Amino acid sequence: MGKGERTRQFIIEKSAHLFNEKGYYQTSLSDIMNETGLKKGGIYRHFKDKNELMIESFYYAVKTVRDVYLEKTESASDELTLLQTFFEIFKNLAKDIPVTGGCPIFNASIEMDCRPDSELLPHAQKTMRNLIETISEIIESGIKNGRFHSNISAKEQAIFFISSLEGGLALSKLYQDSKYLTAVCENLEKYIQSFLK
Amino acid sequence: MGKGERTRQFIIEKSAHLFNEKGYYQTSLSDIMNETGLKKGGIYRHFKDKNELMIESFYYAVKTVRDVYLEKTESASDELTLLQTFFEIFKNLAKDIPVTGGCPIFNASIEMDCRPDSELLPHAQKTMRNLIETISEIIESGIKNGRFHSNISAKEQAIFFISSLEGGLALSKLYQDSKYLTAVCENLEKYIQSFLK
DNA sequence: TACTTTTGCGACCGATTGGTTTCTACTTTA
DNA sequence: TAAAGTAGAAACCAATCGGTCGCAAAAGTA
Repeated sequence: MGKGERTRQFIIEKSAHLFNEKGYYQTSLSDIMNETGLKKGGIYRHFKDKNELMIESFYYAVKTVRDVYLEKTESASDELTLLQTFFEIFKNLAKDIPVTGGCPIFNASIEMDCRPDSELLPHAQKTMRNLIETISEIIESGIKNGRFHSNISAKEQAIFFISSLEGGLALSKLYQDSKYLTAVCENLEKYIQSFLK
Repeated sequence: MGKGERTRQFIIEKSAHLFNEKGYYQTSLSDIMNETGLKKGGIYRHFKDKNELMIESFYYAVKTVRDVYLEKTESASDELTLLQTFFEIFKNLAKDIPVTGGCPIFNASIEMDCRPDSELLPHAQKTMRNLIETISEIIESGIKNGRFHSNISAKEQAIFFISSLEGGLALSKLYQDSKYLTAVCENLEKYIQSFLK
């Protein structure tokens, strides 16, 4: 990896945190200059515009969280543990692990949903759709394997889980207190027991 | 109400919608000028700065939603109906009723939680705390009246409800499709049946 | 080492931001 | 009806926004 590619990656990593904390449009080029130590010209050499940097940073932040999930679940096999690990990821996000500022998908989504012309919006929509699908497939698999009751709607339950977790995370961010998300997680853990046969 | 007070109120109503749709800091003075048809000087006669307009608009939007809730619940008495009416309020918010752009408290909260110096933040925090308290008291009342099981934690359940609803509303906004919030609401309606003795 | 390519700096650009001021015109009330 | 108070239009301000460009230094290559 040459120097150019290295600094490019460096800029992405630094600004991913800024974007996830402050928002994509709230974060100015001078914020990124401060964080990276580079000047405007040095940044714009590697990205044609702010949109490109936003999109790359978004996917970097998402990948960062996803990698933690994949690592934690590579040993797990049953669907109950997979769901519990998913809850754990959110509890970590409330503590700014592995990225600061909460869930990158949700943050991008709520910022972009009132900017219909934003280039980032379709990426946020697609990534959230993938997330819902992933959780949905876990539940589906639990049903097929005969571990979960067959009368539950996988997709709707996935939406319910993600909504609760994202909402709880948002409350915890608002009050800088993880207890809100903790309350949600404890509830969901009890709730998924009712899935079991 | 003199003319001055009337135009002041007019500005608040118009910008409340803008703020709730686009965000408080994303909405510029020129947006408000376009919406009201007034020029900058005409607006700043009534408000000392944008902060004052933001705060007044926030409370106006909150009141607008709360008034609908109060109206719908003045006949209701039992706690189950109160909670169901609360869910209904959110389903309306997904259809931009009575304000466009979703839940004013949540919108202000997520925008301000990364702006620790914002004058609006404490107001959003206080109002969200009130909302949690209101729902909590309904559940508490249900327990005291012997309608709900006594082993449920009112405060935690209130947090769980609000998190799910806000999260579901956010998803519905992201995809411009009310089905996400609908899925959450249907789930919660089933869920609260388990409260009943 | 000598040459080419890549990289980063920093001055500069036009547009837009929130906010102020001035001056005229309209209401309201005595 | 005249004076007092209220309201609006528009010019203006400094600061900041995203973005450009030429140049010198650094890195890569032979």
